[in-house]
Amino acid sequence: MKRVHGEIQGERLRAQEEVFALVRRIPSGRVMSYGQISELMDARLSPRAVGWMLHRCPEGLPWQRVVNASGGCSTDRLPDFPKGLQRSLLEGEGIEFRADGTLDMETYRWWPGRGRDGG
DNA sequence: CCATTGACGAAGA
DNA sequence: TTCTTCGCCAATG
Repeated sequence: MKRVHGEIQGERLRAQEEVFALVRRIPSGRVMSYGQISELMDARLSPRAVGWMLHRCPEGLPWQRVVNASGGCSTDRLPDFPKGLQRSLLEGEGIEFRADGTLDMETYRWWPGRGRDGG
């Protein structure tokens, strides 16, 4: 059964790459939520699992463009992570935050496949 | 293998 | 509307 285990690992790896591929497609100045990515993957990964995959994100991946469903920066919850980094990166892309520290998902949420950001 | 911990999210109080 | 509970899946001890 160890071979099965290997196949499972391969599947996880594939799911991981799929997450990365989606994140790479997010245009500058736009965002997707963890749950959105989960949904696009046909829920093969839960939103939590998506977050975990991003924990292992390769260098150069625009990870800052993934926020929680409320439009908040979940990275600020991590103990060993620079506070406010995600927000500054997004602000550098032209995104404006509200007083409560969240961004407007109605405005900035991006869906792949449409080729346009219309919104 | 079981318990605990997360870059989550929807539902209930 | 804010806070808590619970389900979710992967990783770690």
